[in-house]
Parts: sequence; C-alpha cells; structure tokens
Amino acid sequence: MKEMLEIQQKSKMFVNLLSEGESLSQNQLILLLQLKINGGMKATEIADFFNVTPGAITSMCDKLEKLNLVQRVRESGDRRVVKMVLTHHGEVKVNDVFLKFPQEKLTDIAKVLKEVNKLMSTIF
Amino acid sequence: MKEMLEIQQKSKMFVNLLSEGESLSQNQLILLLQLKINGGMKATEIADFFNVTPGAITSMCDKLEKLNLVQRVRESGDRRVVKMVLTHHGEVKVNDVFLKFPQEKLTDIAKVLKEVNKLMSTIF
DNA sequence: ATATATAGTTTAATAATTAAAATATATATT
DNA sequence: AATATATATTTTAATTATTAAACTATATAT
Repeated sequence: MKEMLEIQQKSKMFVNLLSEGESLSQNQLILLLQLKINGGMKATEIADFFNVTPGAITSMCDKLEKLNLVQRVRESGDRRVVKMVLTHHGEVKVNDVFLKFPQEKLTDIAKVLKEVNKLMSTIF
Repeated sequence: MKEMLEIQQKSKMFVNLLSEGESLSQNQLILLLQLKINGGMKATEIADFFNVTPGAITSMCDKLEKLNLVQRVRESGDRRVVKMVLTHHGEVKVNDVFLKFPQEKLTDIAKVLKEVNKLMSTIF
C-alpha cells in the first residue's frame, strides 16, 4: 500500500506548505479550513474528524478562541451543542494562508484535486 | 482547498481502517509500513517523514523495539547512523494488517491509487 | 592534532490527549 | 408533571508525546 502512504504524504506536504512560517500547528490550520468550508462545526463533529476525544477538542478550541480566531456559538435549537465558527479575524487568517500561492497555481491544483477525489470515491 | 482536505481525510480513513482494532497507534502503523516499503530507515529520515524532532523518533522507536517489532542496526559504513528495520515479528504484523482486506479489493485499491499518484505528481 | 559537523540519545520541561466525573439540556416513560 | 435516561460539552487529574538543548560518539576538514 505504498501508494496510499505516498498520497497521504503528498497531501500532508500540502498542509506543510500552507503552515510553513505560520504560528499555527497543522491541525489548527486544518480546523480553520474545515470551519470555513463547513461554515462552522459542532464539537463532536470536530472530534470525529480528527479522531480524538471531545476533551481534546475543548482544549484545541480554547486555544483558537484565545487567539480570537474562532468563536463558540450556542445552538438555539438544542442548547447543549456548541458550534465553533470563524471570527472575522479567523476568516482573514484563512484567506491569508492562501495568498502565498499564485492564483493560477491554485486553479491548477484545484482541477487535479477534483479529479483525484473522483477517483478515490470509487474505492472508499 | 476543500479538495485537498477531502483527500487527506480519505487517506486518513484508510489508515483508520487499517489500524482499527489494532493495539498500535496510526503513526506506529505507518512507520512499520514505511519500514517495510523502504527496507528500513535512518532515524533522521523517519523524523523528516513525520515532521518531528529526532528525540521524538528515539522514543517512538524505543516503544516499537520494546514490542519487538523493530530493531536498531548500526550502519557499518558510518557508525553514527542507526537504521531501524522490521524484525521478523514486525514483518508478520504488517502482513497481518492487510489480511483484513479481501485480496481483490486490495488490487482494485492499488490500481486506483497508482492513478491518483500519477495525477498528484503533476502538481507537487 | 584540532576544529567542526553530523547522527542519535538523553534530559527536563512543556504541550497534547485521555478516561472519567461533572454540568446542562433534551427526550422518553410512567 | 415527575422521573429516568440520553446526549453535548467541559472539567479534572493522570498519562503520553513532543520539544529544545545538552551530551556522546563518530566523521570530515584544516
């Protein structure tokens, strides 16, 4: 399964590139991106995503909240759930991370990745 | 960059599947696989691979050595370097992990992954 | 010889993660 | 309505992983 490990390595390298020179850890960065993509996530969703316990998410989000990058929003429908959403500052941060790449490179990458995802969907 | 995160997620899921029910952590499992693929790796190579400090690798390998899954071999050419290699027990372990999948599923997966790798190589 | 560099380990401190208990809210049952 | 049970998150204390820096051993260059 050399193949899969190589793929994982390459996608990790991508995140490496993004996080290069950033003060945030890779998982922090990934979380911010996920929050942007999904428009916020519940604590349990995040825990599932990262395959860690809910306690770890509380602490992870505490840190990002302290950095003023995310914000906790109680759901009005079910007041037990907390949705983590990007603050304005968080949005800006996420956008900044991508400014490192030239725009056309980004669209190239996006095209290939879409293709890759289609392929991967056939097996998982 | 939703795409890249999805890919990473999918390849992580693959390792999840592999490590399911195993007593080893995902990184431990990945290391064993890498050792098999590469026929052993130097400590620094492993540190680069996982993007951690050499100290972390020492401790990671200590644990696997204690489990009798890897073995340290001093290189005769340059006696500073230590190569980590799978023990017989380690080889067996790695093979076992793959026995969970039906053979034909594995060849399907391998085919797709090879394709994916080719695509990814065009951008990284 | 001597200095400098490299590979890996050790150490002490810090950071991340966990399991389990606690809190708050929801849902189901009598 | 009252009670029990379930769910979402947080807190706590303990464990585990990671780091930076000092250290050991070996190699290379001057």
